[in-house]
Parts: sequence; C-alpha cells; structure tokens
Amino acid sequence: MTKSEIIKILNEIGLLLELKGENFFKSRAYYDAANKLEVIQEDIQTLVSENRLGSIKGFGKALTSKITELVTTGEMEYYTKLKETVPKGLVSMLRISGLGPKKIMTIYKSLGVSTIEGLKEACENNRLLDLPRFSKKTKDKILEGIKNYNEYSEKFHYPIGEVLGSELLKYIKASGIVQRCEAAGSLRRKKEVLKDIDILVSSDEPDKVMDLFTSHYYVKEITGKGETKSSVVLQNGMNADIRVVSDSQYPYALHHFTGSKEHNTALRHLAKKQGIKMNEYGLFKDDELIICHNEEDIFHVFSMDYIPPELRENYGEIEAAENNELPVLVTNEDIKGVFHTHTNYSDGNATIEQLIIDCINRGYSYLGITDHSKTAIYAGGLTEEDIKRQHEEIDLLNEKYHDFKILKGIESDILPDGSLDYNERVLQSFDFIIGSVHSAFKMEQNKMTNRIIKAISNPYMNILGHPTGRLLLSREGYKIDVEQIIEACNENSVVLEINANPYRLDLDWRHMKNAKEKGCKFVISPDAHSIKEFDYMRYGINVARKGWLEKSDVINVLNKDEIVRYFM
DNA sequence: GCCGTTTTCGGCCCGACTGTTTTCAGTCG
Repeated sequence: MTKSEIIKILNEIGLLLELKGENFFKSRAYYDAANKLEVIQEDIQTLVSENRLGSIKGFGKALTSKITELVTTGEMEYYTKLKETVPKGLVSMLRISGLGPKKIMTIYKSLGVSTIEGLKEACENNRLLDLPRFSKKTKDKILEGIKNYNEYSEKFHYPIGEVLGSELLKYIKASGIVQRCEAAGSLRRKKEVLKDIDILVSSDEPDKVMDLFTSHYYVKEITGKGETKSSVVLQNGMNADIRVVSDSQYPYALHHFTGSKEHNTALRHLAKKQGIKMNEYGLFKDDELIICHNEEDIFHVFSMDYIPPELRENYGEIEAAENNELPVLVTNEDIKGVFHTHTNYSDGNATIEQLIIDCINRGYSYLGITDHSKTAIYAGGLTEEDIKRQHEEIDLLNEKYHDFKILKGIESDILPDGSLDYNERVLQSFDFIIGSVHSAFKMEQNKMTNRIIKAISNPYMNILGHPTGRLLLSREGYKIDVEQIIEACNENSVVLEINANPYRLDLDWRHMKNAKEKGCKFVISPDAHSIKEFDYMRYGINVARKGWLEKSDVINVLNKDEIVRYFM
C-alpha cells in the first residue's frame, strides 16, 4: 500500500463521516492526518514498523492503529465497514457545487437517490420540492451544479489562470475606483493547476467594484453577488472570485485569501495560543487591532520571517520562519543558461542559431542542445550521422558566438531495459546527456524504477529528464518509487530536471524539499521546441520556489565557465 | 478523532453569501 493510496483512503473516510453527519471535527482529524502524511517525507512503512507514527502530532491512538492495520494488512476494517453504510454515488455528489453533506443525506434518505443521474432525474421530475427547505430555486441550482460538474469539473493549467487573472486585474485597476488590487489564492501561491482565480481589492466603493467585476466580458455567469464578495464563471468555465475590503484591512485580507487553507489554519492556531484573534479584517489582541501595513508586518507580529506566498502550504514553512530558517528562494534573475532544447534537427522548429540569438537576447550565456535520440523516430530522433553534422555546426557557432557557449547534448531515450540509446563511442561525444523515458510507460512499478535507476547509474548520464513523465490534468506519471529514484540520483550525481513546460512541471515540487535535503541538485529546463517556449522557464522557477529551492540547489545558475567545468 | 504550561473534557478558525424563512442552516473558501 503506497502513501498516496493511504492518503486517498483517509480523505475518503473524512467525506464518508461528513455524509453520515458525524461530528465535523472527527472528519477533520482524518483530513488533517491525510495532509500531514503528504508532508511527511519519511517512508510510511518505516514509521509504522518502528512504531513512530503515534508520536506525530495529529495521529492519536485510533488513527495510529487504523493506519497501522492498513499498512500491514492492506485493509482497514473500519473503512471497509464504513463504505458499506454509504452508497458510493453520494461521495461523488459532494463535488456538485451547492450540495453539501446535509442536503445530500436529506435527498438520499427521503427519495433514495444515490447517484448523480438519479439526482438529475429527481430534479427534473420535481421530486425534490416536497423536502424541507427545498424550493424551485434550490432545485434549479442543483441542476445547474450538475451541468457545471459535467462540463467543468476539471482544473486548469496555471498559465490559463495567469492570463485571465492579469486581464481581470488590469481591468479593475483601470477603473480608478480601487486602491490596491492583486491576485490571491492558488494563483498567487503559483500552484501548478488551479481551480479558480481569487482577486482581492481595497476600495471605498465596494458596490461599484462588484458591478464592475461581474460585468466584465469574460463573465459568462454570475454565481454570487453580495456587498463585498462576488463569484462568477468565466467563458472558459473557470471560476473567479473577488473580495473587497477597506485599504487598512488589505494586508490581513491578502494573507487570508492567499491561503493555503492549511497554512492559515496552522497560523491561526498559533495566533490563538498567543491570545491573538486572526481573521481577514485584522489581528486582534483583547479586541484591539494590531496595526499592520503589509504582510511582512503580520509575520513580524508572530516574530517570524516573511513567508513568500509560494511556500504557504503548511509544509514546514511556519516553523522555519520562526527559526529564521526559511530558504532564500531561487529567482528568474539567477538563471544563467538553459538546457533541454530541441532544434529542427529533431522535432523543434527553430535552428540552433535562432535559439542562440534568442538566448542572448534573454541574457543567458549558454545553451544546451538536446534533440531526441534515434529510437524516438516519431520525434525525428538523431542518427549517428545527424549527430556528427550537428556537432560540426555547433563547433562553428561556438566560434562565431565566442562570448556564448553552446553545449552538445542529447535527450537520450531510456530504453525499456534501462540502457541509453547509443553506443559508448557516440555517448562519449556529448558534453552532457539527459536521459528520459518516452516509451513503455505501463511497466510495473519495480521494473520501471529499476529501469530508470539503471540509466541513472550509467556514467554518461547527467540529467534525469521529466522524472515521472506526468502530464498535468491528462496523464499520471509512470509508476515509480520516487524516493528510490531520488536516492539513486544523489548517489550518482545525476541532476533532477524540473521540466518547466506548464503541462509537465515534473519533478513535482512536493518532492523537491526532500530531494534537496538528501543532497540532490536540480536543473530548471524549458524543454523548448520553439523560441517562444523559452518563456516556460518562469513556470519552472515558480515550482522550484514552491519546492524550497535556493540558488545553490540549481545548476543553471552557474556561469558559463562554471557550467563547462560542472560537466567535465 | 485529537489535544492540553489554566484543561483528561470540551473545545476544535472564521466569516460571506444564499435560500428559505422572519432568525438561521447549509455551503463555501
């Protein structure tokens, strides 16, 4: 049983308990445990076998014994029995906007409806109207919720939120009726996928802001409109929320709406221990406001360093901020060059020289060329002959652009048996090699892990490309033991790629802190197939920051001479 | 279900909006 399976079960128990109308705090104990497990980097099997789970805060007697049972036997009697008492469809109904556990249970108990299809049928035949507190409006709202669930239950890649968010901000700022205005929520925290866009505004005319926001031409539907808060669905199905506060409340509100929920809960808990009440309107000691002019001031009230939004995931940032141990996060400006770029030798659309010129314009001082290797026929992988030709061209270009360095690389397929794609003589001819899996994705976990570890231990391999192969919102990563891969990379001095393509963002930031603590190095790479895709770099920086990475953890902050020495 | 430097019981973060009802429950973030 893997950690992620355990996390899933704990979360599901939380949902089931909510549906059953149990004490909400009991549900929350399960959610909290699931969240904690996600943060804990240590192997869950080890924690259980060494009886250390119970010493972690949030894991009391009951949870410890239940998780132990799950880890050792693969089953949990409590969960199995609990599942039997709640029809499966009710859990998925929770994902319909406007429906919570109470309403779902009322519908189920009175009408026996236990699927979304059944619910739709019941609404259409007006069978809900006899229930207490269910009117025509409630029914219409549920139908709307079902429609939205079917159409828009998905999340969105970060760049979509980035574009829509900045347009909305520009529009609101241009009105002249707001003082401060910025994106909050997961957009500000630079999450790799977003559910919605949160916008915070300070203004003396909240009613006008509400009208302004809800009348933007992006808005397809207004789902809520109050005095200081409105919610809309945009044309592409993404939700957007706006909140207005007075300018003096803005810093507190900005922190509040930036979240994450887990970070806020943890900080409020800490505040409460110090006798401070914390909400979106302020920090209060004995009902007296503690004046803060910006977010920095808020953290200073708690004798903490400022926590950048990217880190606010309750992954240990609060403790680190208390102990002056927060990382100095890597920035865009730190990056001195890029690797993992494809040219028109394989499936890229630019020439090597076009890439060079663009890199120089962006202020980079080196470029690693890595076209696909010969097995990747679908992507025009390079034959030995192509490689020779490309290397000759690179030699000439290195002479022409003598202040710039072009490194000869290849993105070699990691073949199903774990070997790289050329013989040793050819492998030797490169300055560096990225190894990536592009085929036979469906291997069983052990086999896949061993395949990749074998490649990592190949002395010619320098970088592990998109380590898990995931495509955000469309394809799960291949089944691998990430911990073992990280271990192998560390032992063999193989650099972990942070693939900055916003559809990948792979390695996942949740693994970075652990890998960094183990001693691993990272490279942030655009995986560019065109000049335009060098723009991807900033998404890679975003997640590197979320993964607590500092300049010293990343190799493409090195200057031209240092990077040449690095691969020697 | 968890937790405790006032606590082993009684809390557990907090407020806006909606809809239904006329004082509040449910949902959401």
